[in-house]
Amino acid sequence: MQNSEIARAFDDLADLLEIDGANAFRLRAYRNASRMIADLPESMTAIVEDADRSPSELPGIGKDLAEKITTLVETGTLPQLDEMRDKIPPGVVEMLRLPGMGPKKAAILFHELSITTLEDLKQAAEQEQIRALKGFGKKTEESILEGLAHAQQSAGRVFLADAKIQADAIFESLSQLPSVQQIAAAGSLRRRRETVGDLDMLITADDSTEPMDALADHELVEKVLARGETKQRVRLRSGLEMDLRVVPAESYGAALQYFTGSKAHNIVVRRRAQERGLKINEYGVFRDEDAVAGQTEEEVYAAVDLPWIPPELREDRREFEWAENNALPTLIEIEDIRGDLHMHTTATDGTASIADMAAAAKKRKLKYIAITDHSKRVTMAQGLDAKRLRAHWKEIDKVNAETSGIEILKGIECDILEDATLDLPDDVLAEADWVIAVLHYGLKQPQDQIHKRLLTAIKNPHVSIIGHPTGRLIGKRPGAEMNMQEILKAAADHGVMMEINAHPSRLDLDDVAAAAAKDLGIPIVISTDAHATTGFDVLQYGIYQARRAGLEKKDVANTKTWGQFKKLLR
DNA sequence: GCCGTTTTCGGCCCGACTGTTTTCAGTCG
Repeated sequence: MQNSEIARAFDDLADLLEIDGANAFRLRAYRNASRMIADLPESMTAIVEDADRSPSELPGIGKDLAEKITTLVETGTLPQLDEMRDKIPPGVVEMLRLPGMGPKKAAILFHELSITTLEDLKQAAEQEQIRALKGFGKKTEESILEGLAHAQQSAGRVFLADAKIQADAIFESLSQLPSVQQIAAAGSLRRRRETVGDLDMLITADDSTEPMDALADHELVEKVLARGETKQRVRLRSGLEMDLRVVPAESYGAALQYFTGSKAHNIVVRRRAQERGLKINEYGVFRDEDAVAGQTEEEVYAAVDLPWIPPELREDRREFEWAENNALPTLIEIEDIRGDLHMHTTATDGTASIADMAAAAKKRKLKYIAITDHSKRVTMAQGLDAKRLRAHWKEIDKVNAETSGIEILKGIECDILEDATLDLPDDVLAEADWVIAVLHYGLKQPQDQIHKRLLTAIKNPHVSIIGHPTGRLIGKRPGAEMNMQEILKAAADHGVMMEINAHPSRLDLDDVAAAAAKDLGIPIVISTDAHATTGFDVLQYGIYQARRAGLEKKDVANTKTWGQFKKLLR
């Protein structure tokens, strides 16, 4: 069983228990466990199956949760979860997604009006049955109907890239207002998570009227959902929601730290404050009534005896351990990148020639690129067979000879076929400077077969790297089922590199897997997979993901010159 | 439900805004 499935079971159980009125701290225990398991680089199933180990060795897993995990892994189901599902229909859980609808209200609607589906809910609201309930009223009823009307179109989390474009546009407008002193985007956008659920914008100003009015009138804003003295919530035309917070300048650092999150990270920071007799909120760090810090984030962290922690690391994973030991990584920057080793041309499904891609790369100060068109299995892209590939390579050599200032390498993105063979023969692969092996098809095969395929590629002496290792498309399809730790160990043993594919819908390896790869000393390559001259733009997103993984310049092989890089190849 | 240099019970982060109340519960981040 995949870690994500175990995490999901605990999250679902927490939702159900919450509607059932369970103790809030019990829910937190389930949700903490869920998050910890989702972030775990090794397979929980492997831990359960190892006689010398137990899930209870992990933080936040006690006797009870360890038993539940074992049951889940061994039987595939969790009796407590099934019982709760029988007790509370799925439609009641769905109601939690409506804005303003939480577990308490959902439970009342279920128990008092026997509402079990969103359709029931709509009818009850239309028939004005809801306003009669205690704690509900006319406005609640109207907001339920509005929420239902919006439920279909609101997309949930969006790609970081899409969120950033909108946040940048609003940032640009608000930053020009006379009353705005400082402005920053916070939240998961600032932490560079691969998807963003909503936007957080922080402003320091003496008065919130002007920025709030300006936001309400912004062309991207559809509706103001709430507005108070310091906080305004709006819905953008895209469906994304955004919070604007306005605080005084002396609170800027505390507010930025607070609104950047993550929630789990902040809980640890505030607990550290408590231990030191301090209280941290968005206005500052306080000893009794006296503010002792708050103007900068550095001050806030210093108050709890920590150095400033880069936002990308603030997930309550390993950042506190690093910070305490003065061992925070110096995270990689986009300027560190010297080469791009994954891209396509008109030979397959790209839109630009070899020369055009090289020129575009040179413009971006890259010193070397590898042209890695598809192999023949990818028929949709008119993938290359041995003959066409050799002709393509000849062309690459020719363009390389005619081009100065950038090295153009002969590469191939070679499919790992469903039967665990490679799409091109060894003698062809042997002629390449750079071979990316990838899974494109048969991603739903059982784990055993996926492992067999990946190990075939890893053991092949001509394969340089595994490209987009899981094959996931964020929000669209899960990756192939695999024990990542096992695959990474094999890659480390055979000197095979691992890719972070920078495309915003892939970002594969993800942050957790990339951190695990680093721990094993595997050289990581951040690649754009560009299919056009503009395709290099996505590099930034690969860098963000690498930073979230705690990667430094030295961990990423394509920060080196090609001469140095070659020495890392087996 | 987890955890412990306050260790097997009693804690567990903190505040803004809304709607429904008439002092606060619920929701949200």
